[in-house]
Parts: sequence; C-alpha cells; structure tokens
Amino acid sequence: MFRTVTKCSTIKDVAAEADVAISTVSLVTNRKGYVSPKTTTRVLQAARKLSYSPRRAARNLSSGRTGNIGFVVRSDHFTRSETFYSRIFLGTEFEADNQRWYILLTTIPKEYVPIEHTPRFLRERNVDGIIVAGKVDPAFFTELEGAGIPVILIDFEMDAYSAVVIDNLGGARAAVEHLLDRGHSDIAFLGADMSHPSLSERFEGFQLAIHAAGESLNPARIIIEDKGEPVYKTGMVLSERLFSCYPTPTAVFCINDALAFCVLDQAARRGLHVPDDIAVVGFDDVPRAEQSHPPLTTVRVYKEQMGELAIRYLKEQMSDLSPSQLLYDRGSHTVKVPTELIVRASS
Amino acid sequence: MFRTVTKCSTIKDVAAEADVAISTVSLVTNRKGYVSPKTTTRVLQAARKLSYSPRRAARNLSSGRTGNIGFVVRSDHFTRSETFYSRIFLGTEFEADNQRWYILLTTIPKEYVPIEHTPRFLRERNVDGIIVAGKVDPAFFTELEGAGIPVILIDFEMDAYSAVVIDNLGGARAAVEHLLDRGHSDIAFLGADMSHPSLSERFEGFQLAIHAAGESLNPARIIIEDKGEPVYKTGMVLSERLFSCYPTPTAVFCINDALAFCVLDQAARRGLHVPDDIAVVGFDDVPRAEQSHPPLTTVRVYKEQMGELAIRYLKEQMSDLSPSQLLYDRGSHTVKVPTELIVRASS
DNA sequence: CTGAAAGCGCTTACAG
DNA sequence: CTGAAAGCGCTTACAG
Repeated sequence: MFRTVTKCSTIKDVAAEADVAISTVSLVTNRKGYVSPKTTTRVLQAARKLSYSPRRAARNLSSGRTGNIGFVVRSDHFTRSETFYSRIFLGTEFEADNQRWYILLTTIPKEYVPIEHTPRFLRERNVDGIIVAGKVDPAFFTELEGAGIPVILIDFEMDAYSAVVIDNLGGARAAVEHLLDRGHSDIAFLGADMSHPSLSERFEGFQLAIHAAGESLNPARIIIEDKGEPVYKTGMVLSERLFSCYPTPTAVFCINDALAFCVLDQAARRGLHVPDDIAVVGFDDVPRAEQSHPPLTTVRVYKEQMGELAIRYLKEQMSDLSPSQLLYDRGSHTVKVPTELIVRASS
Repeated sequence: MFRTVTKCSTIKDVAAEADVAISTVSLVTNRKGYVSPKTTTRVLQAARKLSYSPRRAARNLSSGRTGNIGFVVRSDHFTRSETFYSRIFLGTEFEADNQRWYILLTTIPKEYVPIEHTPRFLRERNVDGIIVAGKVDPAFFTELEGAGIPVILIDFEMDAYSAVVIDNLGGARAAVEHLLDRGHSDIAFLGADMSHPSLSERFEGFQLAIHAAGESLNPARIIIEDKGEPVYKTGMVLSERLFSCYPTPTAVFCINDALAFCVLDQAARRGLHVPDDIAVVGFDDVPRAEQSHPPLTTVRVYKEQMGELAIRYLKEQMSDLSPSQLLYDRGSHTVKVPTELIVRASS
C-alpha cells in the first residue's frame, strides 16, 4: 500500500498565494526590513494557509549561518545518575527553541584525542556557536581555538573563555554557616576530584566559613578522595572513612548531593540518627534530595537557568561578530549564578 | 584585537586544486558512481590539503535530505536518575556518527499538546527520520502520522510502528527462575506504572515463571503502585509495604533497579541481611547495581545496543523509500533485544 | 569515466 | 515599501 507524501510548500508558493515577490515573503518571515502591515498580513495568511515553514537547508545556505548550536559534554558526565548536566541541557534546549536554534548534543570521551574525537559538527562547520558543559580535556580547547566559533562554558572555566558558573564559594559558605549557626563546631568536609574548579571552590567556601567563625581547620576532618569523581562509588569509600573517625563529627558538609546520600545511607546502616547524631548537608539539590531519608539540606543550583543563560549569552557574543570576517578576541566574561540554601531535615 | 577567520574551502577550491570538475569531487566525496583510482587519489589529496569538508547546508539543499535524525524522549524520562534513556541516546549518537547523521534531541512533556509542543524539527521538516524513546503521549503520534517520516520506537510499542524492544518477558522469567532455583518459593513482586508495556511484560514473565514451577500466585505478595513511576519515591513507598508483610517474603523481584535499591536500603535500615533474610533481584542493570550494598542481581538490558539498532533500522527503512515521493505503509517490524541475567550478591 | 549545467529554496544587497 | 536577480555550495541527471 502506498501513500503520497504531500510536498511541502515553498516560499514561491506563498509568494504566489499572497501575490508578492518571494523577497517580501522572506522579509516577513524573518521580521526584517519594513513591510507594510497590509502586505504583512496577506503574507502571513498565505503562509498559514499553506502551512509554510522555511526550509532550514535553504535558509542556511543563503544566510551563511547554520542555526545549530553544539552542546559538548563528557559522556561520563552525561550518564551520571545525578541529573546535573541533563538539566543544564534542558535549559539550553528551552532557550534555544526560543531563538529557533537546534542543539547538537555531542558527548566526548574523558580523555580527548584531537583528530580522532573531533565532533563532526566542528569538521563540517555545522554550528554557529558552542556550549561546553562541565570539565573537559584541555586538548579539546586547542581544537576549538582555530575554529573561530563563539564558545560559552558552563560550570567550568578555562583561559579567557566566557562562562556561566555557579557561586560555589558563596553556596558552600552559606551551608557551613548554617551548620555553625546550629551550634556545630566539629564539622567534617567530604570531597572528591578537587582539581575541578567548581569543587575546589566549595572547599574554599567551607574553609572561609570555618575561619570566619574563629574556628580552625581540623585536618583529620578533611576527607578527600582526589582520584575519584564525586559519585556513588567514591561516596561509599568516603563515608566509610568518615564513620571510622573517632569521635564521629557532629556535622558533615559534602561537596555534592551524591556524596551526601552515601553518608545518609551509611549512617542509617550504623544505626546513627540524622541529624541528631550527625547533621548532613549536600550541594546541587538534585530531585532525590527532597525524598531521601531524611530529606537533605543542600545548596540549590539553578541548572536549567544556567543553560538558558548560556544560550542568551552565546547569542550576544554571536551578534557582536561582524559576520564571518573578524572576531573580537574573547574577553573573559563570566556570569556567576547565585545559589540558595535549602534547609531540610538532615541538619 | 582582531583575528581573521579562515574561510572554509569549497568544492570549487578542491576541483581547481585537483584540476577536475566539481561534479567529480562530489562523486568522490560521496563514494558514488565510478571515478578512476587515479582521479580519486588526486581529489582526495586536494581535499585533504585544503582540509575540505562539504558544507551541510549546501548538500542538504541539493540532495533534499537533511542529514538529521530527531530523537524524542519525555523530559521526565530524560532526567531520571536511572540513566536508561541517556544510554540509549549514546548508542544512537554513536551509530548516527557512523552514518554521518546528526541527532536532534528533543524532549517533550509527559502530557503532550499537539500544536503547542510540536518539535520544531517537525514543523521545519528538518529531519529525515525519527526515533522515539520510551513511552510518550499518544497525541504525539497523531501528529507524526501526517508527516510521512520514517519512525522507529525504542522500548515502546504503538500501532504499526517499527520498534526495538527489550525481551522483558524472557528477562523477568529468567530472574524469577533463578530465585526458584535457589530454593525460594515465597517470592514477592514489586512494580509500578503497569500501563507501560515493558513493565507489564515483566509482570507476565514473573507470573509465567511462578506457574511453570507449579506454584501459584499469592496476591498478598503482588505489591504494585500503579499511579507512580518506577522511581525512588515510589520505591520507598513500595518497600515499606513489602516489609510490612508478615512473614517477610524470602525473595523479591523488582520491576527495575531503582525499586530494588530502595528495597536494599530499607532492608539495611531494618537490620535485615540481603540475601540471607531476603533475596533481591532488579531489572535494567544500571551502573550503580554493581556498587550497591550488596551488589544487585539484575537483568541486564543492552541500552546502547538498542540505540544503535534503532539507527541501523531507521536507515534501512529510509532506503526502502523512493525518495520523498512514496512511502510503504509501515508494517510492524519489531526487533526484540535479548537480556542477560547478571547474578551478584543480592540473591 | 568525466564535465557542463540546471536546480535545490532561500537571503540579501541593490534598484526603483 | 516592494521586486528582480544574483548567489550560497552542493547534487544529480544528462551528455559525451
């Protein structure tokens, strides 16, 4: 059984229907130049009637733009169970849709080998801008260098690239101050992968808060696994270490929620009560934080918002360019997105 | 400070460099027709020298294809902490890259409102094929109907659409038979959202195994929360119910790993030992299954492979079409991907 | 086996 | 304010 595919209508059809030149249709659909209200209406009606939508490929070819934005994230980050990066992606997708852009999501390996792993959209010059989410191999940036494509980083900083980052320091500080306010003075720090700027900043915030309170750091309470990523596996190792401290600290600030959940888990298994025996605070505010036992006090990060910001920011950066001839050498324009302490039952 | 952007080389440049017609360059880059080895080499060298890559937009416009595949998934599925769908996506991305396609990932809301939520790639006809991962609102399919674009479903079945699905029944059956083999006869079933075909099939598999063993179903052991999705929150409710059974079943088959982790958690909190007091089996084999306490026996689903298959399958379906004129009415071609029981310490 | 030419459906100066 | 025309960079019959 066969079925005919209705041919899509083109700008020509609309022009004929509205009895104008195709250039006029183009002006109307792109909201460019000035077209009289009367003509505009006629064109719009014709377009609607024929359910016309400009063909991407044609538009791209003649305009020299692609209408695509590359979204690059490490594959191991992308499939992490904390849905941090997928939420950022969701934010970019939302805002990109407003801008009528397509997002080309591409994952790259943790260890990036230049030619071999080059995203195809770079080779084919199929993007107008690029968003890099999270920490990626520096080798990737060497490749990006030559491309002359606007780039915005999210939750990562590198050279003079513009970035949308988290106020990690402020967030961590607020979290620890909250614990101090509750009367805790023996507060442990649980961390991993401190080479990640976002994570080391959280450590800084921790230290600042402790010092600001006139307390001093107790090295025995700084529990860091530098080789591991801050995920479940590492969290289990770290919480073992935490609970083998004697005496057990009365509170612990975890570098992210994933680690905090492990602490909750281990505490329960040891028959310890949270927050009475030990108060626990995380960072990120992933959905599960609301539902853990007990619900987790944590620092909320506005992930979707970061994605949205990155797109808007990219747009700005792109319109600054005289199309495809010259590029401003990018200056470091960094937007820091505020966090919010969410107090729940774990502290 | 300004920097000149190197203009990309075009097919013309390559033709000039190799001293052939541009059509010859086209034939070579597309591995089409027959070009003498000698000329081929010359063209290839020229292309390499100028680091030429055909521009997407131009190719698309003249060929009438877009080179894009739409990947549709519900946003709540996409951000679930079990990285099920992101792994499927990774599989499609991998295989799409082989086919030199781009994947346009788009999330749609759980409750789909036709015009309002229509993915832009549908309106702009910016995809050659579509992959739908997971259960989505039927309203979405009504829209897809008219588009005349090849579609493959993953982990979902609907009307006569082709699909790549999991052997849920076989997997569940194997899991339960494994428990029976270990001498369990009082096996509970933990499930949610049974309107999802994949999940109800797992229930069927459970029943089949029980019956095949000559046992009969004990309704008190069928613990289902039909309103909830099979995620952490629901799992906590379900495991409460499980452990309020008296006597506690000696084993439990959970509809997915997310629920199984909740059982492990609750068991630990109640001082019960897994698997001695209760054996636990899951389904999916998410990464965390290897690292839970104890590691989880579960049914492995080859997620990346499903994504790859879907792309290959889509390619087949696309080449069956006489380009953009006629479509075979799609017959139901369903590929069932086998599962594998992974026995770990929880059973 | 290779080349000349039309054409894909738009955008964009440039006239008027 | 609107139209005629060139051109974006390819692919694809069609000649030869």
